[in-house]
Amino acid sequence: MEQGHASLYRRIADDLKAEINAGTYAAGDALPSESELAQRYGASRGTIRQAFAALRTDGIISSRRGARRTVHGGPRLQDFTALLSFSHWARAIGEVPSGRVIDLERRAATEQERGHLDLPDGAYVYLLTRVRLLDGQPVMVERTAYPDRIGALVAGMRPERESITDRLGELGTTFADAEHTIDAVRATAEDARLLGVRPGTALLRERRRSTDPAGVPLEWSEDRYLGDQVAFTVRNSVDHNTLSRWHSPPTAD
Amino acid sequence: MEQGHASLYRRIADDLKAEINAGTYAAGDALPSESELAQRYGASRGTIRQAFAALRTDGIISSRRGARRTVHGGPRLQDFTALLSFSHWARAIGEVPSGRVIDLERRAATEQERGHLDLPDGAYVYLLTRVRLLDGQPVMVERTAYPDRIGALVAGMRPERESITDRLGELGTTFADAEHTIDAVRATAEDARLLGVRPGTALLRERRRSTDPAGVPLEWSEDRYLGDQVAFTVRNSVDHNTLSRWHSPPTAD
DNA sequence: GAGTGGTCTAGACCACTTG
DNA sequence: AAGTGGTCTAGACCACTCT
Repeated sequence: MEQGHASLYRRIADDLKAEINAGTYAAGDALPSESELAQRYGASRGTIRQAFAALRTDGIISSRRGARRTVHGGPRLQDFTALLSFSHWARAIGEVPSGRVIDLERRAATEQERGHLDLPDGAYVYLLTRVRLLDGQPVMVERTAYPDRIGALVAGMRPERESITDRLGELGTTFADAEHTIDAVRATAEDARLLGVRPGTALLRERRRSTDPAGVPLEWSEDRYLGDQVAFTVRNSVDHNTLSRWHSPPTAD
Repeated sequence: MEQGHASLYRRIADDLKAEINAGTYAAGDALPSESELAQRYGASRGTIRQAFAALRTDGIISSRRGARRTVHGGPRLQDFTALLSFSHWARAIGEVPSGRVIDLERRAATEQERGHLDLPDGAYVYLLTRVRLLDGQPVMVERTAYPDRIGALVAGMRPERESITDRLGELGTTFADAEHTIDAVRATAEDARLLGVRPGTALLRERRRSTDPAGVPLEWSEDRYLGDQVAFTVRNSVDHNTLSRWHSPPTAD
């Protein structure tokens, strides 16, 4: 699921996720008790509880006092990077991602961009416009603004061939936090042309601001999805919430 | 924030939320350290960490090893009920909610409804159609299916005057979990008539399945929001996600 | 009544940030 | 170097579910 910074509770959580994904525990099934897992892993109860909390965070399980934890049905988990990176998401749902760069330019940031990226007057940004495809079909137009420092790195990449998020990670820039705003808009003439639909088609718009661990903005993006192709799902309970992006085939209800 | 089942960590968390909402700690500010709070409340460090975990769950703070926790900027927290109940949400954002019942009928459930509500063949459902308004302006059409047992209770209510969620709670039916799917659709002729817009307008569609603590479905709803009036926001990080519904005034960007 | 998860304590060591 | 959050242990009591 993840690679190994490997605290014990993370490894236990990943083991459980793997078993759930493999069908060892199906939707509605009861999971092992805390005490059983504590024994199996030679860990204390607190560590086991931490592992379960991680699964709860991903919206995979539910729990009530007195009864065993059970596996949730419905849409499967998607981790943080699947929400941030189109490439990760596509691979997670078993589709082949691709993309086409429409434009990449560097120019002075607008007031709005400076606001979202915490930039001073006169700062520059890189603007990347891409069409994203799943299995060869366009599903999304992405318009991303990067601060100068990040954009300079992005400009040296080949976005058709590699994930920008992954590449930035290799270069030491880590995405840690993101805020998404989701609403509906009609396709502009340009949107329509890029997506191959008629102007006025209902699009799902996601505006996203991503930051590093210290809260420094790394990107500000506006993505427009075909409304009949992509949806977001959220599972929430009295003390938890999870979001995942979802792809519904054209035949769905 | 909540009333008092009142475990210690919940009370601490609520105190912190209140201080944040009151402006004692503003966006970007550092929060008290674990040790300071442990002393102040006479609690152990673990309990303080539980309280902070609850704030993390609401997406209102961030934390990194070595540095103090800080308050997040951006959209303010909305608790679980604000996502479930239009009335709660409206009050949380300081607007006056109202509604108009378009239709309430009881009939045999469709196959789709039986699927979403885990009902057997031949089961009946109540179907409630409402238009929801903020400050007198229509912003949403809500079409909700209730299982017979719940619907019978709903049928005896006055939805114009009281929150169905609240009233069901008083009658002992607790909402504990919900799954939301969000996408974009065009307004049908009926949508358009009810919302006072032109057919084809882009609408934000939320489909919601809510369950009780044991996982028994309580409602299946399809809500359609005006795309330029309402948005959903999500904050997520490497190990956490939060969703909130958001209302953008017509003048917003 | 046995088992289970929810809450809480008191301690420990470590990785990291900050002055 | 001091302070802070991240991880982990070993115990305790309680509320609740299940059969």
